[in-house]
Amino acid sequence: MFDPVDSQVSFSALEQDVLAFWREHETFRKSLEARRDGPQYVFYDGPPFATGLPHYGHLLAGTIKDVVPRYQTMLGKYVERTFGWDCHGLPVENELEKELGIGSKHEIEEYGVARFNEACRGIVLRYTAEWQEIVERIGRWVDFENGYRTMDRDYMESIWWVFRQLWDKGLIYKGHKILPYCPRCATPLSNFEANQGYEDVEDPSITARFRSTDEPDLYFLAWTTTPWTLPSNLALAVGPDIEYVRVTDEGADYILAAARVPAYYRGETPRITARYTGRDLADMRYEPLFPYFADLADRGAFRVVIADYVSTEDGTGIVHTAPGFGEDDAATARRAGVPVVCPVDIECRFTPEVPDYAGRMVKETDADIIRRLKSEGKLVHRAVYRHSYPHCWRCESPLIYRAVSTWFVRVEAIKDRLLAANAQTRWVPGHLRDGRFGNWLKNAHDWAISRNRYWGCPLPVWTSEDGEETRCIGSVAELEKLAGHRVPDIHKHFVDNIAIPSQQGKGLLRRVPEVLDCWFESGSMPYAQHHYPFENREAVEAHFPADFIAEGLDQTRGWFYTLVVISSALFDKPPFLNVVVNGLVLAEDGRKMSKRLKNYPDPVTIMDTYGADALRLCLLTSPVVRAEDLRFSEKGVREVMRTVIIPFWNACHFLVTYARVDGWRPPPGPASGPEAAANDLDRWVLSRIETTVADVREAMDRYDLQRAGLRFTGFIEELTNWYIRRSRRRFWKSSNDRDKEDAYRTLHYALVVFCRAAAPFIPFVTEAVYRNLRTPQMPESVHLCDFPEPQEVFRDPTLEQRMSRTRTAVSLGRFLRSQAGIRVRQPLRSAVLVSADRDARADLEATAKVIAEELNVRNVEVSADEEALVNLAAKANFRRLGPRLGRRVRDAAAAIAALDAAAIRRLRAGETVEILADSGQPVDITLEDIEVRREEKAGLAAANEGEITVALDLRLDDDLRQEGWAREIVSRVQNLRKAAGLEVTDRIRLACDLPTAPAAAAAAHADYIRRETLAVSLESRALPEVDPVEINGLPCRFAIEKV
RNA sequence: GGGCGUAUAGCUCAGUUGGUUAGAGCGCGUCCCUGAUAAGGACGAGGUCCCUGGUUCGAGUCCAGGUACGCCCA
Repeated sequence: MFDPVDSQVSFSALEQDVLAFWREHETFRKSLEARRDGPQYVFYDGPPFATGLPHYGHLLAGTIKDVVPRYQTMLGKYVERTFGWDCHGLPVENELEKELGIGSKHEIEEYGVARFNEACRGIVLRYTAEWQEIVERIGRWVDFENGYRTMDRDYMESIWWVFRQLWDKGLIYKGHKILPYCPRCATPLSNFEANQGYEDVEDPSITARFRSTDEPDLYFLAWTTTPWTLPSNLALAVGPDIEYVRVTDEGADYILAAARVPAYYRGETPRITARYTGRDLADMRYEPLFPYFADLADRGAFRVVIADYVSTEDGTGIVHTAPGFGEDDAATARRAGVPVVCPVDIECRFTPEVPDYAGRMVKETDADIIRRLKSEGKLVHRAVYRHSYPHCWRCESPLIYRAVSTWFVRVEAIKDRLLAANAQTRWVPGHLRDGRFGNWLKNAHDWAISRNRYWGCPLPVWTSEDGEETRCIGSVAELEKLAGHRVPDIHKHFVDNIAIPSQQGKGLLRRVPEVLDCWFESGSMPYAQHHYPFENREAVEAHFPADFIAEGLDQTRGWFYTLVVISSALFDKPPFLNVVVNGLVLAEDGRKMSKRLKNYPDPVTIMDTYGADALRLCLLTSPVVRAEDLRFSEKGVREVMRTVIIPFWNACHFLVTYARVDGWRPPPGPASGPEAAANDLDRWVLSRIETTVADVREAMDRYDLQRAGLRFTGFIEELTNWYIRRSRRRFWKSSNDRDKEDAYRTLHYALVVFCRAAAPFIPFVTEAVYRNLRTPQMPESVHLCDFPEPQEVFRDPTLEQRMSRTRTAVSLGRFLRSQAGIRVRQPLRSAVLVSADRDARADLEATAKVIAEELNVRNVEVSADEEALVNLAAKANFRRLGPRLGRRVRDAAAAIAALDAAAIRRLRAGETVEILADSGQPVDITLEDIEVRREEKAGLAAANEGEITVALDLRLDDDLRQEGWAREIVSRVQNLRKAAGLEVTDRIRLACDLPTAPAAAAAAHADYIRRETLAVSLESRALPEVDPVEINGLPCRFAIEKV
């Protein structure tokens, strides 16, 4: 016997019960065990930083990472799911610095690198408990116990191995690049990090004059928004084809771009004494603004050089060039043979090379430099310039572009291999593969992988003091051997003091100071999570690449990219075969979710109100699962609960309620559905569930989660609003005949199949329902079941069409009732269902009884004579005539529209009709060349949709009216029963106090009223104490009493 | 500045190989139904399918150019 089901259910409480069941019965572990011998389906989990709490983006990705493995598991695959933690990197260091109240590398080193790193280790996993809780709450099955952590020695050793592989392949080099550099974090950032932090800021904008060495009163005007780079100025760049002018002004001559004159001489007309192109100016020399590097004039500095990026959009058209502080500047200098200086230290303080400002933060010297230029007469203009400038994405310091010594992976050299690997990957949505991601690969630059920081995996490179001998270590064992002692941990503070004897007699090799970019660490995850190749060698090789990964669109430049780089470089393989990319979850107002603005509801509150199932399905059925943005709203979750979860639950409630009344239980063994069901409704809903299953499978196999998820809504609508509503009486009838048994078996089967098909999406409610409906022979959890195979034996497209026609007819009839203002409880004499189509007529005849009941008419007649009810008109079938007639189709369409009913009749009889198209040219057409349009004739209660027309006889007689009264009475009494809280099986004594007309009807239909209301007696007596209810405008009184 | 995407009803979104009356849900209004249902149904109002041009007999759909927004890159 099924357990009783409460129709008033708290889904949140239900989900907690399911979670407890899973915990107690170790259902996740069992689901893995059961598939141990199946083919392995490999999933990689991208590690999150645990420095913050999970938000909707994590919940979304987590749901996708759950639904696919659950589905694959149910297909019989063995799907390991291990959680990973990204432990290293600046976010952690920043967090700790904030806590310690320190803010520079200097202070960290004072604090002690060992202490600092150990403190990082101590805080990095502080939120894991909260993560685990919320990940479990949303129903995600993932192994936390064996989860990998990028700070574990085994993980880090694999990273060393990966690095060593790249090293051996010649893909690692040390170079200098101009990089965005955070002065506070004292580390270069990748370009994609820099781009995360563009903000509008105001900078000083100054124009300085550079005196020509050839003519004492001739100056070049150059503009900059970074005055602190002026001491490092070594060249002035001009555009080769830009027009420059010489302006004579108060005893001095200035050179600037012609196009910029109006900006500097607003409202004036300065005296122009010469014109040049940029080429004319090349190689002219000028005096340094500052003395510090004056000696470099002998080595090519302080010249005008040509650069094609110079524009005249702002400034003077002459670009101040400091080769140590700009990528363009560096390239121009290299081409022109200008040297490079970079007189700032790792914290962006001036070095003693610039004695006047040595030790000061470069940005903070702007004002002093401006003041000095002014006092020396070198400043011609100053203003404030508002522009977009990159900031550190963590600490928000304005970045500085400067030359930094950095280790690189030669990505450009292996670009073709990246593209080849990517071509073997399925992306969802598909356009990402060759679009955004493919383009990113095509434009890939060498990847800067080192960071001048502390809490990270150290670069395994040791060098001699002169830098000529370098040695890359690929394993802990190798290091231990060279060091001569055990190395229990390979973090920076453990390995920095290990010196390795030189093989070239250069004394001791010391480790380079840098640590690896944490993206390098997460990109090594396929190998490092299994400590490859030191352990699990065969397993990793046999199960590489992953079948599936899923992350957000932001990972295009992050994890997706680093995975592809490393796996292409190492194995010439793609790291994953299928990737589902989710978009951004925005707040309802379309802005980013912001804790500060509180513009979104807390996820846990949402789950406690509507259930995790509703949240999951809401996310999964939105376009956010194919990389589009989602404006998340609570309404969406509520709607999923209302349209899917609740009706599904109620369907179960319905079955259980009546099964308990009847003592029905499913036959032992797997749920199988009735054999050769006789009732169309049963066969129809069986066909629909199988069609649904087939559609869901097909969509899931394409990783189209949205389409798969949307299929459930439609099925639930059909199940509840047609199958169950139409079948209600079949369960209600008290005798246990064959039809009733079939109904039970059908509904039971449909619900069980639905549970299995929807389990990956809504794992809680399907589990709860399944657990109640299962037979002892079925697995104890729906998640231990196989995903349903569509049972072809149940599929019946003909029947599906018949039911669709039936529902059309019913809907038309109801429309007619509502037009006439006659409620459905009032029986009508007859309905006429008309179609010229023989199959349609056959279908309608077959379901005439259903239609009669739905429309509450005593008699249904099916007829072929459309023209009694509608006027026929013809319209061209463009799909057919277009290709055949080309431009003549317009005339033909007009001729077809003019066809009369007689011509349409002839076409329908199979004849060919000649029409005149294109200035009288005859064209033969047949029935297939037209679409028949129907318009209801005026004055008839008729309605048409497509090939089906319905007419109602709206005339009432006393007999019909009396039955109408009887139905109203039953309805009111049922309401009373419900209001009195009676069980569906309780018997009552019924008393009525009615005006004449309803009283007569009650007498005439007493049996019917008693039967419907389970009344053992029906008496008519005065009920003055009862409040009357109004029926058709008359006051009626009822009293019921439970027997 | 470049790349990729998005643009369809008040809102959230469907819309097949191009076929001539563009759909659903929510919300709104009117009516109805209800002994599974925190429900359900019918009808109605609500559309410049972002704009302009092109291809075509025919464009929401294909092409080109543009606009707006988002993400990424420079």
